[in-house]
Amino acid sequence: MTEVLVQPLRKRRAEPPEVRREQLITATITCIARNGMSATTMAEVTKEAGLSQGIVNLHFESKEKLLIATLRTIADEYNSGQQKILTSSVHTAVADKIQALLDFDFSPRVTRKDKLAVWFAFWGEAKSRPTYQHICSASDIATDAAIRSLFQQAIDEGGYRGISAELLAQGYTALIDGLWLDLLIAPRRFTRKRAKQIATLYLANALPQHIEPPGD
Amino acid sequence: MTEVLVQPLRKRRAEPPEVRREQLITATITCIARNGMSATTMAEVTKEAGLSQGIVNLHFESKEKLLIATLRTIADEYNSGQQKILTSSVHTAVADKIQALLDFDFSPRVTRKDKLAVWFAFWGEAKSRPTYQHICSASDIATDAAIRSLFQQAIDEGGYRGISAELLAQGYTALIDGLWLDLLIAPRRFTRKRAKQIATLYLANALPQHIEPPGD
Amino acid sequence: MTEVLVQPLRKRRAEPPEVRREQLITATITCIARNGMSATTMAEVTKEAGLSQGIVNLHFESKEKLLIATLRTIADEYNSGQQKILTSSVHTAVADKIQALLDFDFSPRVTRKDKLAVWFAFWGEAKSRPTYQHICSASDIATDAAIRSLFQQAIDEGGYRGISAELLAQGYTALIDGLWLDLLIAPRRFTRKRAKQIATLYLANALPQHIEPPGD
Amino acid sequence: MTEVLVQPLRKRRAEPPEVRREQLITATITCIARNGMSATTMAEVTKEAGLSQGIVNLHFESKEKLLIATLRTIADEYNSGQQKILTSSVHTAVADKIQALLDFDFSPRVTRKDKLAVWFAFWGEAKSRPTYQHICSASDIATDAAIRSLFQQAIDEGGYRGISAELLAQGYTALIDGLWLDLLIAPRRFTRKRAKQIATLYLANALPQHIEPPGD
DNA sequence: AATGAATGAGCTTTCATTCAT
DNA sequence: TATGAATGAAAGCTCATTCAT
Repeated sequence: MTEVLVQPLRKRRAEPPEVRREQLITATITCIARNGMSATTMAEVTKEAGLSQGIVNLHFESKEKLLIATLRTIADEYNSGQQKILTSSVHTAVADKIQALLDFDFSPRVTRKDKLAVWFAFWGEAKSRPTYQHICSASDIATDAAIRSLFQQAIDEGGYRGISAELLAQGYTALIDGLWLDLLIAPRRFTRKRAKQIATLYLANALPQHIEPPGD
Repeated sequence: MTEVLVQPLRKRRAEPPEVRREQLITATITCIARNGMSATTMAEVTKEAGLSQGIVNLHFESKEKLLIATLRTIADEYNSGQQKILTSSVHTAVADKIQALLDFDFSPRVTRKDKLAVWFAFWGEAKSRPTYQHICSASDIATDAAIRSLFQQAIDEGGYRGISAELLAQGYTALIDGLWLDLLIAPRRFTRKRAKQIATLYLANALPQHIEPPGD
Repeated sequence: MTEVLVQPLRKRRAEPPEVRREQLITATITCIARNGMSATTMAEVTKEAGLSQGIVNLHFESKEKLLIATLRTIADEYNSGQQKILTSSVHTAVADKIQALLDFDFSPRVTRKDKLAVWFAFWGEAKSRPTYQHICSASDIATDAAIRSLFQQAIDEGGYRGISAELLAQGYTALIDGLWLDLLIAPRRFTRKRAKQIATLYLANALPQHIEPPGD
Repeated sequence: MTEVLVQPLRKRRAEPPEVRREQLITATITCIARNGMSATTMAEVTKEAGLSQGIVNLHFESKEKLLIATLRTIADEYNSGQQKILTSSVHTAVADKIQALLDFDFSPRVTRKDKLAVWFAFWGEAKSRPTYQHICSASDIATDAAIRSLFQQAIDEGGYRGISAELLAQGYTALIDGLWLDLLIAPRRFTRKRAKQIATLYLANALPQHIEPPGD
């Protein structure tokens, strides 16, 4: 009798580590957005990525490190997007830059539900996780510094009195975060357009020569 | 049949259910603030409360229901505090009420680290937990309605032009949430006083006859 | 997120799922026989199988499903054993088949203490567990149909008067179950041989041309 | 201020221990029949009895002892019912006694679903619980002895040849148990009437002068 | 590099039992 | 006697992590 042993075929395609890491981070974002932080398991993430269970520990050592990498990715993405605007040679005028900043903060890319959900998922854990807090904080500081300097330029240009660039920047950042929260929590009552109107109004009040009040 | 082989021997003291429920909710707030949502276990909570493991299921049926009761408690506390101000007979003038609202939103009671941490912990999970989202949303709607009506009175009184009470209210709420986030994430760079200044400035810009710009 | 602080270190050996399932079902039978249904825990079963706690949920999803698989295994084993006799080409004569059936029903393999204990354990729970009842019932129906048809052939051949194959089959099945119970409950007073004598006598009375009364 | 302390009224009616014990045993039978052995909890039983949680330990010391008392109650009830027939002065003829025995074994009182369910629940656990096994066994021995003596009288009276009272009695007992099982497991396919026919036929075959074959 | 069966600590939940009232 | 809030051991189940393949 001839024994024909059929080996179970396993697909094994070696990909550069960076591709795998990205794939897993993307899957993590999807899972956190869909199921929340506490229901995001390694099994879910790897299934979402179409990969095997063990792969996370191969590329990230632990779940914790995958989460940190995910947060860092999101934060970096936001900060670099913002930095690009501020250093852009397209928008040279201060007013243009501020407007571009507003556009960016309410662009579909930044206000995508899953991205916002991930931000708040991490903020929710930040109090008790020094590493998360540190990353969030670093991102905040970078954002704040960049914006403050831009606003300072506007204040100098416009000769606005009694306005502190620092206060304005902190207020703007807080307002953005709060509006994102509303977009996430109450998508029915709250639209991106409405959120942008509110933020625009905030800046128009403070820097009337640079930003016009929202249309309708 | 569950085999219970050893007779437990310990202290005992019956308390009215309401006392126990409160005790457990308080412990839950402490644990979420200290350890985060995902590290908040029944063992932690009951240990914090100085009670036995089984007590949560006795008084709340499940962990999920304890968490929901906790969220509801926090939300109710905030909303009723706010309501008290708006219907208060102490502050009769609109301007006084707005000022009282500001005071309330940045009072130590409301901005206690643990309370804020709990808010954000739940917001972080809200996207994927309909019940959390519903409670948060209901609280938001109540807050929004109350504030909008107050701002409308101010607008009518002051004869302010081109201001929408709805936009102002939504902006105020968002700003408050964002400032709370900063108080939570970056307590070093951010103080309660500074947060209040920013919020005051926001309202002073819109309702100059009712609210004065912050002092320093 | 579940906090797993300690790295587990142990032996490992992957087996095809079928092997593991069989292994676990065997261990379940042993445990139910030894400790009874209500003292059969996952820890006991996995320890008996020499495997880890988590393995049952990996291969059966839940304890309930393991128990159902166990019942089904036992039932299938009995039914297929019986079927083999009835369709066997070795015993062609009806009388031979009936005798083979008797031999089978009191064979060491079928009347093994642990198998009987498992039958009765499930019967004891069947009233309140629709799934158990369904499996037991389906097995019963199959058994009954097979035996009835065999007895009908005997009745036709022997020209026995006033005997209903249906009644005879139901009686035989009931008698077998009752004798098994006695073998289980009172092994001291009751032997396999004695049980078989009683069953043989029952059939010899009804089908004298096919079955001879027991020896002594 | 006058403090009026309303004491919560608690109904406390001291009943003779025997009444309480009976109440609890009845509730236990109901629960086992409804939910099965492994889902029968003290909470269920006491709720069914309309009493407080702690009462079982007051009257029975432990759950185990309540279960044993329940089994003993059921067994005693059966045995004493049977004894009453055998020693009855109403049925003096042996044939009458045997008929009365058959009537009793398939009376609604004995074949009540809940009673049968309890029997099988205990039989299911008997293998691993010496106490259960002992009670079941003792009941069996009593039954067997009583029946054997009755059958012996019939054999002597009828001058039946080649029949052992012992074998007949053991067979009868086993058949009864098996028929009860069918009544429990397959109430759709199996009726009390049908079961009684089968048992009657069994005895009619062995003791034709005493028992007539079943009607239809 | 990649897989996924296997592990076992830790989770939520259940429930027999205790005991202050 | 009787109550029922409280206890805590043990249950079933989850899931991050390991490692033979």
